[in-house]
Amino acid sequence: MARAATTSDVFNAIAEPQRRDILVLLRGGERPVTDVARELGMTQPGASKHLRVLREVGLVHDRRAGKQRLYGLDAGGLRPIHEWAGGFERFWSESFDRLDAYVQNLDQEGGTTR
Amino acid sequence: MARAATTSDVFNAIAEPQRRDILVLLRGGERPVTDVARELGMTQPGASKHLRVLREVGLVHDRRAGKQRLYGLDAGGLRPIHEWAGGFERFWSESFDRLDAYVQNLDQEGGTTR
DNA sequence: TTGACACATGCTGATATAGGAATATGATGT
DNA sequence: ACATCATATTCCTATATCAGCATGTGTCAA
Repeated sequence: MARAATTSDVFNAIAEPQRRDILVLLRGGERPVTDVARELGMTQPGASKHLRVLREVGLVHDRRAGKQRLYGLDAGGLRPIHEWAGGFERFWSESFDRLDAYVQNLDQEGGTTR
Repeated sequence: MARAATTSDVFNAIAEPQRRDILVLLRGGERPVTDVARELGMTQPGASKHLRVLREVGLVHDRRAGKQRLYGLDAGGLRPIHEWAGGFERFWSESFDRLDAYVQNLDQEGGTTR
């Protein structure tokens, strides 16, 4: 098997830099596809495809507005990522270096360190 | 071009579920490759390969211990991800629904609301 | 209906990836 | 030097991308 499907997996969806750029852009509000493409320097089909992936994992939603189709942010899908990474916070927040990590390991495994 | 290289890109490195599992496992302290493989139900070469990717993006470090090679967490590399996702926090923390997002968009683009 | 505009989809090619099996490398003890 | 255990690497295959280009679909206006 190759890599996991980009659709149906938020982690994979945001692995692509251009898709992250799109999400950041959409923080400024809804945009039609053409705007996304122009502002990020990608082709229209390119923007469409990335937006499709983002929609399929629930990170954006679309809404018709006349000839255009406005894409907007559904940031809730990023919450699991924030929380997952946050689960490692205590491992970096106390200026952990390798020795500290080692000591903490002993504390946790061995037990009797005070 | 296909997808960006998994190495040299933390976002891609953690796009693989098994690699995320490895990181979570390593929160419990350093482990030799065999332990990682056994505890996560993967083959030894498989574990080695994933650990290599994680090492190349700086998420884990390795240390020789006799015959074994202990891998430990370098969680600092996850910080950019936490912060990037955190940049969207205000878009989900206030129970945003699409209407709210739409109104906010008007506020920001149009200007004269109120 | 026809044209114009906005967007989506289909196709192709180049590349990257993950997994499996076999094998190479490395360190240890005898 | 040799056998053994622990890890790393290589080769191979099937698959999943991503980008570019051409074309299809949908909407609006005249």
